[in-house]
Amino acid sequence: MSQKTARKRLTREESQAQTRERLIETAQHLFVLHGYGATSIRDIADKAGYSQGAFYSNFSSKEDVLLEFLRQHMEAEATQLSNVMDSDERTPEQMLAELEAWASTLNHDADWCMLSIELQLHANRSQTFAIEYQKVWDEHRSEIGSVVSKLFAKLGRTPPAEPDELAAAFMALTHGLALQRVTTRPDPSGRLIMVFLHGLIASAGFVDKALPMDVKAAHK
Amino acid sequence: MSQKTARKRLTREESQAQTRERLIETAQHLFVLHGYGATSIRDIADKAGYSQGAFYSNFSSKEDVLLEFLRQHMEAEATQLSNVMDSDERTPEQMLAELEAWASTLNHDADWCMLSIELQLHANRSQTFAIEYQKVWDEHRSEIGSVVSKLFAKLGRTPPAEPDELAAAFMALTHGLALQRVTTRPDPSGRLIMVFLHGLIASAGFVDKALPMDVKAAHK
Amino acid sequence: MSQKTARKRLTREESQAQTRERLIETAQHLFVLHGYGATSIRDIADKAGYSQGAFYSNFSSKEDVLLEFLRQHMEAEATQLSNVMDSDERTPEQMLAELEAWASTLNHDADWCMLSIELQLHANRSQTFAIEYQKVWDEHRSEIGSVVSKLFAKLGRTPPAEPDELAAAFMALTHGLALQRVTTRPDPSGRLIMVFLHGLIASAGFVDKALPMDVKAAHK
Amino acid sequence: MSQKTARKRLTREESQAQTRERLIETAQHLFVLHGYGATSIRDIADKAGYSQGAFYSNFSSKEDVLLEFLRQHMEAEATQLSNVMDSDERTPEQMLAELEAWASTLNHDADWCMLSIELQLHANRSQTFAIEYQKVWDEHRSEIGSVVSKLFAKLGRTPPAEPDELAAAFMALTHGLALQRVTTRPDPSGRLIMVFLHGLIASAGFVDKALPMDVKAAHK
DNA sequence: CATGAATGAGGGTTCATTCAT
DNA sequence: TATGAATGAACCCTCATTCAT
Repeated sequence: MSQKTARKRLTREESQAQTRERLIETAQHLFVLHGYGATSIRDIADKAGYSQGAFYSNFSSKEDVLLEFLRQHMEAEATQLSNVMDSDERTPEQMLAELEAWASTLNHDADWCMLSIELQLHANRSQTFAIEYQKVWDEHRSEIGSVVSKLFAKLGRTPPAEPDELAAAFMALTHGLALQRVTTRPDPSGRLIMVFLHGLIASAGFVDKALPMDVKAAHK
Repeated sequence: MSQKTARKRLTREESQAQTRERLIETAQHLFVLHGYGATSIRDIADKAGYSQGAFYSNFSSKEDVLLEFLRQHMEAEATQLSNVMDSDERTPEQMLAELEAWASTLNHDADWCMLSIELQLHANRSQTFAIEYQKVWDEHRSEIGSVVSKLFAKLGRTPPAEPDELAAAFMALTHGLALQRVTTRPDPSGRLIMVFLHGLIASAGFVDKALPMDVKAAHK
Repeated sequence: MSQKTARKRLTREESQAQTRERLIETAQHLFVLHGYGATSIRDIADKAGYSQGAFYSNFSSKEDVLLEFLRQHMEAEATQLSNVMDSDERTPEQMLAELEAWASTLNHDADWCMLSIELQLHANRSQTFAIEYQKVWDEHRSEIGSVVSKLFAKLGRTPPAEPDELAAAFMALTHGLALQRVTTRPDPSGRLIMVFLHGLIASAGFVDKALPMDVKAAHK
Repeated sequence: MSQKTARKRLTREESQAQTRERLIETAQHLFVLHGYGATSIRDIADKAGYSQGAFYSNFSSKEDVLLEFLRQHMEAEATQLSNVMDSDERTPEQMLAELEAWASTLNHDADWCMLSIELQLHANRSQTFAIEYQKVWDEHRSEIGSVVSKLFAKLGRTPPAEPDELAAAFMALTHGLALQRVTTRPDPSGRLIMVFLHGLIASAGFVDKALPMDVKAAHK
C-alpha cells in the first residue's frame, strides 16, 4: 500500500487495469454479438487472451462485467449528452439541429442499443442487477428529460407529458427501432425519431409568459 | 389413455394434436415467465406433463416451438386488429378511441411484449429463424400500417412519414416502453402512445392550423 | 406405466437399475479409497463407464449417492445383526461367541468403517444430510443396543450404562480403531472390543430376580 | 509495519515468525470449523490478514500447515498429559479422579477431536503425511500407554491387554464418540469413557473378586 | 407416437499454485 | 519477504439432443 518504487507499482497496476479493460471490451463485444445469455465467461476470457481465472480475479461474476459495462456506458452517454445539455444560449433551431444530429448517431449505434435492451431484459430477471441498473437508468432518463424540458421551454410551449416520461419514450422508441433493424431495409430510426419529436412540438400548447419559469423551476 | 377401440386413429390424431397444443401453451407460458434462453425443454415437457421425447416428436428443436408460437402470435394479433381495421364506416374520433383502447390493452400485455422482444433478439442471431420471423413481422407491420393510413385519410391529412414506418415506430415504442416497466412506477405506456399519436396528427396536413412557422422551418 | 411387452419393459428398467447399481458401487469404492470430498462425480462416472449426465439421471447430487449408499449400508447391517438379535434361546456363552465373531468381522471391514466415518463427518457439515443420517444412525444404534441389553439380561447383570449408549460406544470404538489402522501393525480391533466388553460385564452388578423382566419390558 | 530502524533484522525475523504463527492459528481455526478439505488457502490467508503469497512464503503447501499444526497439537497434548504422567506419588484413586477430569475435558474439545479425525483420514490417503503423522501418533500413544500402565501397577492388577493398545483404544473411543456428537443429545463421552475404564479395572487382576466363573470361561 | 436414460459438450465457479513485481 | 494477478485444471451441474425400447 506504500511505494517501493513508484514506477514498478504503477506498472503492475497498469497491467491489471489493462487486463480488466480488455476483458470488459471483449465482453461488450461478445454480449452485443451473441447476447448476454449466449456469451460464456470462457468465451470472454479466451477471446481476450486470458484464462477464466483471470476473469474471476477482476470480476466476481458474469453479471459483474455487465454492471461494469453499464457504468462505462453511463459515463459515455453523459458526456455525449452534455453537448446538447449545455445549450442555454442556443436558439430552439440550434437545439433541434443538435438533437437531429444526435438521433442520427443512433443509427450507427444499434449494437449499443441491442446491448441496452439486453441490460433491461436482464434487469427484469435479476433482482440484484435490477437495483444497480435502475440507478443508472433513472439518472440517464432525467438527463434526457432535462434536454426535452429545455427545448420546450425555449419554444415557449408546454410539453404534452412529463419531460422525463417523454425522454423515456424517446429512448423506448430508439431501442425498439434498433431491434427492428434488418439488413434488407435502410434504417429509418433517426428520421422517425425526429418526426415524432416534431409531432410532439406541433401538438404542444403555447404557454403564457409565466410558465417558462415554472417549467424551469420544476426541472430544477 | 383410455380407448383402444375402432375410433383409435382419430383419437390418436386428436391426442397428438392435444399434446402439441399443450406443449406450445406451456412453452409460451415459460418463455414469457423466464425468457427463451432460460427455459429448458425439460422444463416445458415436465410442466406440460410429457416426456422430453414427446417434445421431440412434435418439434424438431427449441427454435421450432418458438416459430410455432410466433405463428399463433401472428394469428392472435391479426384477429385483435381486425376490429380496428374494419373501420370504414367509423368517424376518425371513433377510430382514435379504439386505438386508445387498443393501446391501453398493451399495458396489460407487457409479458407478451417481452417475448416479442426476445423473438426479435433471437431473429438477430439466428438466420433460419430470422427468415420466418421477417415474414410474420412484415405482415403485421403492414396491417397496422393500413390502420394508420386509414386514420390519416379519414382526417384528411397527410401522414408525416410512410404509414408502414409509422406503424413500425409505434410498435417499437410499445416494445421499448414494455421493456422499461418496473414495479416501482406506474406504467405510462398507453398514455404516451396516444400522446405521440396526437402529436403526429397535429403535425400532419393542415399546417396553418397546428404547425408554427419556426418549427416548420427547422423541419427542412 | 402399463405393459407393452413385459420383457422389454423389464429390460429397460433392469438396465437402469444396473446403471444405478454400478454407479453406487463405484462411488462406494472411490469414497472409501479417496474420501468423499476427494471423489468427484467425474471420477465416479468415468470409472463406472458412464457419462456425468448418467450420474445426474440417477442421483440429484453427490450427497444423494452418499444417502443411497447409507440406505444400503443400513439394510446390510440390519441383516447381519439379525443373527445375533434372534438369540432368545441361546446361552450367554453362545451370544458372546457370536459377538466375538461379529467383532472379528469388523477387522475385514475397515473400509466400511472409514466410509462410515466420512458419513458422520459429512453429517456434521451438511444439514440436509444430517437429518437423513440421524434416522439411520439412531435405528442402527438401538438395534445394537438391544443386543447389548439382551446379553446383560441373560447374564443376570445390570448394564453399567444405558444399552443404547453402550452400543454407541462400541461403534465409536470400532470406528476409532479402524481409523488408527496402519499397515505396519496388525489390527487388534476385534480383540480389543472383546476386552472392553468383558470389562463391562465384569464391572456390572448382579440384578435381583425381578429385574430381568423390567429390562426386557423397558426394551420393548 | 512500523519500524525500519537498525533493529530491522530482528524485527523482520519476529514479524515473519508472527506471520507464520498467525497463519497456523487461522488455519487451525478454519480446519476445525469447516474441515481440511473445505478450507482454502485463500480463506486462511484472507482471514489471517495476509496474501496468498505470504502463505507460500511460510509453507510449501496446504499439507505443510497441517503438519505444522500436528506438531503443535502434539506439544499441547504432551503438556496436558504430563500432569497425569507425573503421578508417582499419587494414590490410584487420585489418578482415576484425574483421568476422569481429563476425560470430561474431552467433552469440551470435540472440535479438536474432529480435526484429529481429519488428520487420521488424511494420513490414510497421503503417504508423505502418513509418515510424519505416525511419528507423532506413536509418541502420543505410548505416553497415554504409560499412564495406563502406571495406573494398573498402582492397583496391583494386570492390564487385560498391552497398555499401548489400551491407550489407543481409549483414544479411538474418544474420537469415535466425538464423531457421534449431535446437538440433539447431551454428549455422554466423558462418562462412557470412565465406565469403560472401570470395566477394564474390574476385569483385571484379582479374578476371585470381580470376575464370575462363567464369564471367565467364555473369555478363553 | 411417446418414453426417459444416457450422452457429450458446455455452463459458471473455485482453487492450489506460480511468478513478476 | 510479501504481494496478488494470473494460471490451468478441476469442480458440480445443466442442457439440447439421441435412441433403444
